[in-house]
Amino acid sequence: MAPPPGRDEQRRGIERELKRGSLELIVLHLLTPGEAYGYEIVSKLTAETNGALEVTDGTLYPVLYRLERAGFVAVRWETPERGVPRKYYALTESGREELQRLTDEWTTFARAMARLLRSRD
Amino acid sequence: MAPPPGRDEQRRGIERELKRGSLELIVLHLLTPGEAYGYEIVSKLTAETNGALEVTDGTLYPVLYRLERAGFVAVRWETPERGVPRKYYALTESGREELQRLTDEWTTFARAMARLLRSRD
DNA sequence: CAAATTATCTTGTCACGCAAGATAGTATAC
DNA sequence: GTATACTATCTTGCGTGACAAGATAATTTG
Repeated sequence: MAPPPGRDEQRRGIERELKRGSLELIVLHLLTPGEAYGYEIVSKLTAETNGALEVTDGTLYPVLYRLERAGFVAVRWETPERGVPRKYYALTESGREELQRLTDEWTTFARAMARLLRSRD
Repeated sequence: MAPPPGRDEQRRGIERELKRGSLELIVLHLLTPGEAYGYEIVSKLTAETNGALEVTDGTLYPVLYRLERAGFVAVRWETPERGVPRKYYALTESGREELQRLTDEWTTFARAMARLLRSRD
């Protein structure tokens, strides 16, 4: 028997929607200190936000691919003598600009929301 | 000839994604002062946020329907002696609870984002 | 009467988060 | 030596939701 849907799934569904359009910004931001590989980003994000902005690899890899395709990140494979090969991502100049743009956009949106929710109308 | 895609559409696309999961919250909040009808909500929202959180009716009506279906709003038709009939929406008790829940959820998310973006890592 | 305005609803499209599964190498334990 | 767990990547398919576009209808204004 499958467990009933319940509150949790609905709640998770909302978080899911809230992340929409923010993930590219999040990933670009996480690359500002320097290059990183996918698996690393997943753990970094979970750790740094105490799980509030957690993502799975099934979510992250498509994001990274979009960013690469758009020229916002540059890719470098590294095959260590022992261990699984890693794909390192680094911000490009264009990526840095995009990061700025997305940050502004997000801030504008968040401010508008905050102002609205504060209002008694 | 159709105009090329261009920056504007991408940019609009991001706003679009950012609204995801926030619209129900927005609408519920706009109903706190009292009942309102769909068309009214559209203009109200555009006016109060200077277009930052603008929605079209094609977006709003499905949201209202979802809220009605979930029991978060109660519906009342009003047919004035002259003019098009209006469908008035009002918060239910359950809707008020949902509003609180969504507000908390949004705040948590926005705080996590703000904290992350502030960090230099 | 034509055009604009108020008001609602429906259909179809596209993007994206993510669960689930595939693949593969390394390390630990039994 | 084989099972189990961890590191690391990628792919497929599903469901959801914003919104453009179009339909409908009554009223107002030019």
